[in-house]
Amino acid sequence: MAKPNSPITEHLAYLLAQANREINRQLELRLSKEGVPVEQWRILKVLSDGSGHSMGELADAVLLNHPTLTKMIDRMVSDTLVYRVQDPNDRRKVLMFISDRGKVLCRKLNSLAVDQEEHILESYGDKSTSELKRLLESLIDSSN
Amino acid sequence: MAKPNSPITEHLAYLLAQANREINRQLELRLSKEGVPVEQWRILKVLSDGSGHSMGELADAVLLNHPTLTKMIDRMVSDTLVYRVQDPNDRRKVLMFISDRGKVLCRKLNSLAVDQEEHILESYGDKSTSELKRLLESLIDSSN
DNA sequence: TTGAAAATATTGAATATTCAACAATTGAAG
DNA sequence: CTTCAATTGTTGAATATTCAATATTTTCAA
Repeated sequence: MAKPNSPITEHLAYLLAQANREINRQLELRLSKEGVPVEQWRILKVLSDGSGHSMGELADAVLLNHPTLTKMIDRMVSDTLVYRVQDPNDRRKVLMFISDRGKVLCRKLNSLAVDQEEHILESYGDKSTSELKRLLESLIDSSN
Repeated sequence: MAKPNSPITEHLAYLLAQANREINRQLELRLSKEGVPVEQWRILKVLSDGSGHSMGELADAVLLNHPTLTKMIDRMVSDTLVYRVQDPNDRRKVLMFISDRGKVLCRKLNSLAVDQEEHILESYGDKSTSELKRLLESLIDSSN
């Protein structure tokens, strides 16, 4: 297994990249109905628990590095989807909150995303989907 | 399953993105020993079958869109890792070939990549790895 | 055969991301 | 306390990516 000359399509890294690209493309397509990039949906979804999240926390959660997140948040603040509050307990930190407008948008996006998951369930199957999720979670765990 | 309010960490799209990010980060780290980005390794690996590949073919195979590939190939031509030949049968096309220097580099990169796959096998397990690969392949198939 | 449509690759401008440096605040050792 | 290192977030310049437009060649129908 994993011989030096095996085709690239047998490498786990490649299969993950390919699957991710495809699924992400599909999701992108759905969310474009609301003109929102996937990363902004992730941000809204994380913030929709209502509590304040620091930029660092958020960057980890939504898989973006800090400067990219800062600039994306700038745009979302302009669009009044989220807002910044300085953390009173640690003034280095900024706490991000979702706005009412953000909540409304998030609900619409959720249903578009659920559409996609259902579409995957149909074509890929219930069993395979949950098994794949399980394996991915365990891979992520084992990589820390 | 896939309720509107389920946390983002339960979405397949998110799990794929997270796993891909992590595995890719690890691979990137290895390949940086030779100062080569993951995409260039993919290109070299595809071309290392020795036959000529058109830009379109290559773009699909290495998961890049056309303009990005063109510019990356420009760099690799400057580094004399690959070279362009106009396709004699269809002069719209350009056929890409790997150079001798490219082959030498590709061998080094392959062994770095195999290192990583072995590392994954150790920490994640033989069984899980092959099962995950199988499921990913089937997901990709079902998405076409 | 000709002319319009499709396929292929590249370019340049607009956009986005990243890297390194910075500013502000906190933590902690002396 | 004071000072120095660590943490947190942002900024600006450098880099990379993407979108739309372009050029070239081929295909194919009239």
